Amino acid sequence: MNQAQLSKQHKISCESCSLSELCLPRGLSADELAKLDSHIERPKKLDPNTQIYKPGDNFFGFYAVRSGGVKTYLTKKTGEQQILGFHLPGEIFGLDGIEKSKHRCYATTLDNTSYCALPFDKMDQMCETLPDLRHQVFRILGKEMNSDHAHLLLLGQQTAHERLATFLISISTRFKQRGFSANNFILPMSRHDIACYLGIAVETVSRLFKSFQDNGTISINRKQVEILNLDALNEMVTNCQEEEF
Amino acid sequence: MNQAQLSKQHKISCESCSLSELCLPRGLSADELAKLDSHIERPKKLDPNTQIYKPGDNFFGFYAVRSGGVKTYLTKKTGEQQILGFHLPGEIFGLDGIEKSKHRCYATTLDNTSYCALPFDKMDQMCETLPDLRHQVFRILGKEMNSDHAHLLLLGQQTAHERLATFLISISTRFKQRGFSANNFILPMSRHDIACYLGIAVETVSRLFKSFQDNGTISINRKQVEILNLDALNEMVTNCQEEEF
DNA sequence: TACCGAACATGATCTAGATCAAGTAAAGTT
DNA sequence: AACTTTACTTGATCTAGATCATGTTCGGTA
Repeated sequence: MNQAQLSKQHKISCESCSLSELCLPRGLSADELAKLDSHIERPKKLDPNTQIYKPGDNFFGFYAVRSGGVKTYLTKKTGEQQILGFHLPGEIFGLDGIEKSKHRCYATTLDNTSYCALPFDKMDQMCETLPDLRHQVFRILGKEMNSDHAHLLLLGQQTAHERLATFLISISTRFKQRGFSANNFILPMSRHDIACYLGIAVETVSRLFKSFQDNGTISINRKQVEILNLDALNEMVTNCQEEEF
Repeated sequence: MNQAQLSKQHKISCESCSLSELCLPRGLSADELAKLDSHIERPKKLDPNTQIYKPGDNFFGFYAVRSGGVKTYLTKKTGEQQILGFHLPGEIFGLDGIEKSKHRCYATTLDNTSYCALPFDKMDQMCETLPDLRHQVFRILGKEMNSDHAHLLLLGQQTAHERLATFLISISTRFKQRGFSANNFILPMSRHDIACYLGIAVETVSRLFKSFQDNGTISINRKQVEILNLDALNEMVTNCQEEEF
């Protein structure tokens, strides 16, 4: 990190953060935002492949990705991992520890990653006096639950084709929300991670990317993806999922 | 329902409910319990296979199963369903609507079922003044999330054998918590529902039950299950799951 | 008590995707 | 620049579990 970036870092606040509309502060008043802000621990910078927590670690609270990306996952004793979620800038993770005050899964960076952190008890206290914040916390938990449900449908009922198409659309949509191109992006995770998220083998991921490229749906080179025919992807997915409400 | 049961129903309260230690009231003081109780709508009696809500319906709040059982599920356009959870007496469902104030999945009774209901806004108001209740709500949401995560590991990484063993242990454990036998119980759901929960075919469920019976692990006749060798089941599962913390 | 439809069981066959086995290319290391 | 390691690709083969086909049992109902 150079000097200019370091000095910038001192000014980081939720108020000035470009991600605030996607993140914890969403929909809060200036007053509520200030209170929230005062309790947030400012960005930690982490190298790729750094473990943030593991099962059994004490629960901390809310982590919000600022840059880079994080995966959360469970493992079988035999070592296979099931990735539960990829967390992009503006997204929250770390709530798997709420039930038992101990984490149940692993959280590891995908890339050079920075995040903001808010201890759970601070958030809990604020929930007493700030109804909007409380609703926001409920919404975040509810959103996580709904995305887990969609993931269950994917793992339980979708073919490998459908899974990969669903995955590409999800990543594309989320990049778009963050102001990046929806059609041209760099995947922040490895083929292995994609396979573990989708419950299929790495080789299958490779072959399916090739097949999507061969039929003109996407163009892909290593981690660089271009979506050439979004309609084709959507069709693979909408034929197998619930309508939106 | 006969007269004795009807008159009993009038006296139902969280305080007198045998499920209260598993349910919403868990760990609340007498005072908190009374406040909670005053907002709870008392048991509705429903026939088997009755839809409680469907995607797009307005979010209501907390439903607590009192007797019988409920399944929540998503469907593909082609009709296949992915069951997200089975909800036994004392368990909460209905929170899939928190994020958007609209339900995202279906909820349907498995059997003759009764449940208590608490509107979300009432609960939210009480969360302002009752910290223990607020924590309880967070814990319930966190528990649901963790159980979804375990289900993701099951669907993404476990073999059909492991899935069915995991399922039997989960049902057995939950019956035990409710004061019923852990080794001898009646499955409240059909083979089809088990298959949809585990992401496998009905025929596979049948064959696996037979194979578990043939090797002396269980004895099964239609919905009546007896667990003969819990260690054998546990071994199938613990070899593929994270240790507890 | 005979009939009907739904749920469940069981055998035969098939296939999507896993696994195994080489490659090849990129990215770091000396 | 040569060497290693790790990520990715591609082809050949195999198999767990799906699908298809048929039979059986049960619970409801008239």
